[in-house]
Amino acid sequence: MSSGRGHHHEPAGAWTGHAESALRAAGHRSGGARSSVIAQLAASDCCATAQEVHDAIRASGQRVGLASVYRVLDQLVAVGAVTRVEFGDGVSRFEPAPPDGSHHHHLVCERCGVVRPFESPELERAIHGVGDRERFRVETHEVVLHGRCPDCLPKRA
Amino acid sequence: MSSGRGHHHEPAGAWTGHAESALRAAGHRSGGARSSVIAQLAASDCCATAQEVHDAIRASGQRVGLASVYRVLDQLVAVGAVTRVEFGDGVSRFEPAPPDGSHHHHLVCERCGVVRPFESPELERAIHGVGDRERFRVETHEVVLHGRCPDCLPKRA
DNA sequence: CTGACAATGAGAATCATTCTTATCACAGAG
DNA sequence: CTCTGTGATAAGAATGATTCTCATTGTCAG
Repeated sequence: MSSGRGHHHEPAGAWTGHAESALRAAGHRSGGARSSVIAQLAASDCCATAQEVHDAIRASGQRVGLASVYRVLDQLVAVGAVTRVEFGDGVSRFEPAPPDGSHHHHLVCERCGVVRPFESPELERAIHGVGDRERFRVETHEVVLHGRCPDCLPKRA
Repeated sequence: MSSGRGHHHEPAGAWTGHAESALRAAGHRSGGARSSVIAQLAASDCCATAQEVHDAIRASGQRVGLASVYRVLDQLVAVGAVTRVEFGDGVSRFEPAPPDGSHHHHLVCERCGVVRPFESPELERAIHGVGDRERFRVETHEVVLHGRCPDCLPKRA
């Protein structure tokens, strides 16, 4: 599963470049910790915790401070190149945000812990409608569905 | 805003009784901390943090341990009498769950911090549809919209 | 009324995250 | 090319919410 080649329409390299130029545009300089974090995020196509990113970087032999991982992730979120996701377990997860502005939400299996992304134009439409009706300018939104994945459903027969 | 009388269809007392019998049915005994927490939750018609519940109880002169507040809140969530809400700021909030199963979600203003509940059958329908399509048995779901409330929108003219 | 066992409270322990601070590396001036 | 200012970095301390521990208290069944 680590091959990560192409069930997305854009190559992972595209996001890497996007992230780095976004940071540069925001006035940040480049550095070792930054490239490591960006490379690591690009490598995992699903969301990862700061701790996981840190561990993966250390595993690849690089020495990066945990605080630097958090700082870089915050900067990436601030420039919109990364999305912060929270599943309610007290840990933030991060995933690359496609430059085209598309986004998805997550299904979390309460039994096996698997996380699966999904998209739903209908859901997005409903959320947009709520914003209009409540006269709220909705800037971001989070939707997390908890339940049982197909593998963890008690199937009979 | 503390009068709290009746823009809901059911009296606060109804929920209090519901919560206590739900706990009893789950095999829990009653105690001082429990009644304090339930009473406090019933008093505030919007979501409150464990710390806020604790402070309010102490303010009323009762001596209740913070750990007990957390424990009782967990039990209430477990029996479905309370809903846990997370806005992504690292703090859990809790609010009474109506016995009739109805529920709402929240709009959070990023500027003034005000929280407003909303309901949207369309949104619920969309979520239900996602579960069907993904063959996921959705048991709970959380939706939080972040943005600007009407008061914090830059209005001109 | 009494025993068994859950509930409680105080503080310690844990865990993710943020802060502090000394050091480091790169960009531009000279 | 070398010097110097500024942002980046690493390590560990600090913070804050939540959970755990355990001695004690209170509840409820019999």
